Amino acid sequence: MEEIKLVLVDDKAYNIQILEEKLAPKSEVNILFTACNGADFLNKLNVAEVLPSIVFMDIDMPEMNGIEAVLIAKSKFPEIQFVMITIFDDDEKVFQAIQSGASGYLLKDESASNIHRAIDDIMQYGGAPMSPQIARKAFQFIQNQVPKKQDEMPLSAREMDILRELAEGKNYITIAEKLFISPHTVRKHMTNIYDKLYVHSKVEAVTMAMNKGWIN
Amino acid sequence: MEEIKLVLVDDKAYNIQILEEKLAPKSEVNILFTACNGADFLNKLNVAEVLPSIVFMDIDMPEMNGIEAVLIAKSKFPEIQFVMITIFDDDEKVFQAIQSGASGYLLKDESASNIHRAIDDIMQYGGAPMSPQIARKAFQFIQNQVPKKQDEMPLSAREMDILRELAEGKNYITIAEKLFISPHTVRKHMTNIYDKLYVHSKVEAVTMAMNKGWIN
DNA sequence: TATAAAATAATCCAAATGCGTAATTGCGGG
DNA sequence: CCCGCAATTACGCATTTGGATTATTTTATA
Repeated sequence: MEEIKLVLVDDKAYNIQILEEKLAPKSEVNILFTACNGADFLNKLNVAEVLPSIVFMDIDMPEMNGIEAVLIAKSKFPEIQFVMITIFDDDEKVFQAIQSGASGYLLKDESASNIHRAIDDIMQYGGAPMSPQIARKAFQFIQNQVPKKQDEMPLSAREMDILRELAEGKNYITIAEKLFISPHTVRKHMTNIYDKLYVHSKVEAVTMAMNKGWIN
Repeated sequence: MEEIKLVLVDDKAYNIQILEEKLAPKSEVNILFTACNGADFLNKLNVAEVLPSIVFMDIDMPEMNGIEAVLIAKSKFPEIQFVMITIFDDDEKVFQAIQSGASGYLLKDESASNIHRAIDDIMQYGGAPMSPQIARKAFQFIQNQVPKKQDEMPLSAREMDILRELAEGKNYITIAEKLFISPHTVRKHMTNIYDKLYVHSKVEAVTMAMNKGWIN
């Protein structure tokens, strides 16, 4: 089985030790090095002759916290996968971590088998290991996006065609060519759109359509 | 251990059978009933004397698909947890399912132990069971949500003032009056904005500014 | 304080736009 | 079959806008 190169980052030696013990049974794991905070990690990473596949990263650390460290490291070495391992499960920290580029988010009391599973998730399935509580937050986050029940879109399919082209910044002539109709027709459609939306310009029509979610 | 009341929904009897076999070893599981599509499920749910705790729901079914079924059932019985079990892992279906109110999303070839784990995730941790591939999509979705503060906003403060007014749909004269400057100045600012953004129209400037998150 | 950058202002021209009016075509429901 | 409706095509006119150019004043900053 292929070797899996790991790095552990935590400011408390105790936590590192716990993790090492949990990882010990997994024979293919090779811990390249450990670090005690974000700055320490970045320093060691820059002089490392071999890059880790996965980094287990604590969040709350002195000098530089794990989220900043991931943000910086990920931009330089995007192929490294980061798994946050921390006691924080408040929404703010979780989403900051995810958006910084983390590939997974486990809570600190995960069992050894879950840690092993997390590694397999990443290495084999290209997955994103999460504790169930974190997964729930992720789902709720997604469910809360785009909940705005859009009020009735009053435009015809053809008018939407015009509007979409319009939003691309095209002018009437270009739109006409794209849709195989006369520029006059495009202009007439526009006046119809204006009438329906109670607006009087292209910018107003497009911004309204974007705000209502009719076009991306 | 407390009894866990399940319902299975799939149009292919074969899949139901597979699931039942995977669930059989878990003694506390009690399968209330099964259904062969969304409409069938809703009918049976409405006459059921006991509500299920968890519903395993296929997505692609005749009559009514699983996403619609969840959307309707969840609004009437929000305490029921739905886990989608399907072969689809395309983004569109996944996010539709999540936003319809699903609590989990597993791909069809999950092992028996993963199914059991999914049930425990929901019942014990209030979690959201996901296949690794789905978890990855969820992470990517969240990572894409917040504006990439990537490219520097190249416009001056004054140019942003003009751009904001522009996005309201105002014309140059109106903007000039609002900002107490000459219409000529507004137009000069506009050409500067166009030069900086490499665009050639009001619509393009405004849509770019919106997409980059410079204006809401 | 020198000097660069931004903001202000103006003019000319050609192109694009908004607005009103009107005629034609195609298609589905009464 | 005719009606109504949406889509389409068309023209004219006044206004707005985009592009190029020049110039003065204000602000920032090295």
